[in-house]
Amino acid sequence: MKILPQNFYNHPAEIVAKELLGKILAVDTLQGLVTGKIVETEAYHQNDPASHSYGGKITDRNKPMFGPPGYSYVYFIYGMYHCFNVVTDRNGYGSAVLIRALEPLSGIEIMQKNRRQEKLKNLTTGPGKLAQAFGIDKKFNNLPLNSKKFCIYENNSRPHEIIKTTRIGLAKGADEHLRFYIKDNHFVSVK
DNA sequence: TATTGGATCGCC
DNA sequence: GCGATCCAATAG
Repeated sequence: MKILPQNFYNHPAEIVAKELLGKILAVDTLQGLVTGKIVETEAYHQNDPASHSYGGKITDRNKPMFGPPGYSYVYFIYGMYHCFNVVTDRNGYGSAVLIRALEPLSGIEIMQKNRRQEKLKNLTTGPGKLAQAFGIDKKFNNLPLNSKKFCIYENNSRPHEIIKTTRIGLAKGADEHLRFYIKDNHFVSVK
């Protein structure tokens, strides 16, 4: 399988969010390799009140969003969870795609251990859960997604139907249709 | 320096 | 439906 090149990410978040569905996220954790298919994403950009990069204001936290595409942006939320994003669009423009749900492929025992959960459907069906299952924390922030230890692979599996709808869990900008998921996939967080 | 609320999850 | 739990942003 081929690692996605940097120019894959060098497009508006909305495009990349859609293109990322079906691709394979791989993380080499201390316990071994963990992989999963991306089944749900959300796009965030600079003119979006719900985005950390809103208004183009750069802070210590959101800095990676304004960097080159194809890098990770991991942040801590609600005192207990991490969320994993992929930086998109040109260098200097603050945008990213939040990975909201995955379908576990390999390293499932590692995910179960990290999550302290047996049930397959409880491992990666939400942004906080998948970060925990894959062992993604602040150490994974602002890294290029181009090494076998931490990357996203191309995937030539069967085509899937894509649903486009409103985003989840936001105070502002909730009405924008910037969420994408694979139709009928069992691992989508909210149908 | 103090306050406040959040791109969540799991249990009640 | 609500509490856990803490960091980042904002105000002062």
